[in-house]
Amino acid sequence: MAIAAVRLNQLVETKARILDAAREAVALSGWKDAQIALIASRAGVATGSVYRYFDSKADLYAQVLALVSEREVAVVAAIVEAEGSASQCLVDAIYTFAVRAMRGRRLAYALIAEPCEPEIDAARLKYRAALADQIARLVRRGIADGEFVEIDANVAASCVAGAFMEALVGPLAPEAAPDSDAARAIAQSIAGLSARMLFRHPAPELTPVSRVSA
Amino acid sequence: MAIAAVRLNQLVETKARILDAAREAVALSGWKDAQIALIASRAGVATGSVYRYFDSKADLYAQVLALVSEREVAVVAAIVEAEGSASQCLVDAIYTFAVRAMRGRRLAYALIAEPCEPEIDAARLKYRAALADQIARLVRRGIADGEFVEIDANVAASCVAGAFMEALVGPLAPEAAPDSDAARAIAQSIAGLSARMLFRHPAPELTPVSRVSA
DNA sequence: TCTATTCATGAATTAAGGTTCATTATGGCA
DNA sequence: TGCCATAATGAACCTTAATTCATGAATAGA
Repeated sequence: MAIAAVRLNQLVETKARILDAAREAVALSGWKDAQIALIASRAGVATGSVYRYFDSKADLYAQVLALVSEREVAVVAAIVEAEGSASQCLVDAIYTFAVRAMRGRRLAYALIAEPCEPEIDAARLKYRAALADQIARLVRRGIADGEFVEIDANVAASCVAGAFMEALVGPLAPEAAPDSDAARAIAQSIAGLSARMLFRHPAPELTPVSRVSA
Repeated sequence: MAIAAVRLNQLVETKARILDAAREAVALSGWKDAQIALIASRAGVATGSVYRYFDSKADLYAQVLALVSEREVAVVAAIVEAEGSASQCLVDAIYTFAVRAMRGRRLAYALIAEPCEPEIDAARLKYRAALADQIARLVRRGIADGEFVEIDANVAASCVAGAFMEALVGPLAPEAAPDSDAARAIAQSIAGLSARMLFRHPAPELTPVSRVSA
């Protein structure tokens, strides 16, 4: 027998509230605050209730990570699919990713670099892989169109993803000063460097276009 | 009053044995086996004795990581200092790093990517930074010599370091098949891609020279 | 209204491994 | 040989959260 719609809605909402509280806690002060009791109280539910919605702490945080990551991967995917040369898309994708990361610095730092429990760390690997997959698609397109040098698309995608993520670690670190101009400059450098890795012809000085959704 | 030389030697040896046991355990099956009791027994000492030599588990593993990392950083540093154009040095450094990593796969994976406790993870960041520093020196040289494009050396170094480390994660993963030919090919791809990021002139097709010490 | 079922509660329990420390062994030295 | 400082031992202790579960509240359907 089906549960009434109202009640089901409640359930969905509560789950969302817990996920949200967890995300907020991480965005505010990183993984060290990722404690079930704390999240529960932030979400306005009892500690035990969390376990009605999630199998375990690891499960909860894997879902938090997936939720946030999927958004970022989707943004990149959209740019990858978009009109324009593979070269331009590559530059835009990287620039956009970097700019978005700089905006939500603390959370981005947690997702990309902050030391955390092994279980969460493992989920992070999946996120990086998903991102690399999107880049790989773009690389294949660029190769097919003759814009990029012929190279193993997966290796190249890993390199590109690794390059811009690593370059972001420093600027994203909580102790780094927030400076949106410097941030944009770094984002641009990263995009430019990554592009050079792949472009067959000497960089045509593409201007990165931020495709950050409002 | 000075402790007798023999006894002091004992101490040094025991400490080395513990460090060694810890390194071996990690090299064999990763951080999950990084347990004090287990390491102690592998080293042939009692659990409590470990605490005579190390302040804490985190301290022990930070030292293990430092020990291994320093070797790798030193190898890269030596290549950076070596004769030859910055371009050739860059390619050699990356190729050598990759080949060495492929040799000690399990350990390299643990050092670079395997999920682990936050404390160890934090030590890992230092290692990455040290490696990036070496690359940065090389980048400055390349820029000064007019071989590399003019770009923020630190950003570029992070990109290069991030690129080759990320590209290694896949091949180094325990579930990946060990294939030394494929490994060499990947190492070469990575070196080539990284080089393209920086070279001012279209890649002069440098052949990477492995400078792995015997 | 009544009741069966689901959901929420949060204090108590568990678990797991790091850390301590009272005790014992060792080895240099007089 | 006896003494003492130092090192080694490893079982017990702690710590810290995650997880559980007995109890109570809420709701939908009859």
